[in-house]
Amino acid sequence: MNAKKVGKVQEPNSKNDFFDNVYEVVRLIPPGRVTSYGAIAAYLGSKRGARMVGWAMGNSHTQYNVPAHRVVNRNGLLSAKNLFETPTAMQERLESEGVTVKDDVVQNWQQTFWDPEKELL
DNA sequence: GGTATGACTGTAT
DNA sequence: GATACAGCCATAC
Repeated sequence: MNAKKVGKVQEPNSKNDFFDNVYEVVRLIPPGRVTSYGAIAAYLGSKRGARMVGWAMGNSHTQYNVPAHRVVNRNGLLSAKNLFETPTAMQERLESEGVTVKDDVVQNWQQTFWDPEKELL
């Protein structure tokens, strides 16, 4: 498959199992596309692990060079915008990539939605 | 080891 | 159709 190791971190290798998978998938998200936590979690095998996906990102947020701005909730809402450098950084970044965001919600969500199980698989 | 919290999701009211 | 509650998995205290 694709390059599994993109850049090890100083974190222990125990919990990195799930985390690394999340980061990898997020990094594989093409520009102008976004995905949901549930999609990533489901791709990892834990559909109910959506929280862990978000938590994993929140734990590292931009520290791992991961485009977290491409990851939104199931409604296409920029739930993480508040955790970014600035509450508008996420939206600005998405729009910069060609994603239309309005009222902190991704427009054309169905079209902008990127499913790792379909696109990446 | 148990309790509380969390960038979520789905079902129920 | 919108709001409320419960479930799931992992980390932190």
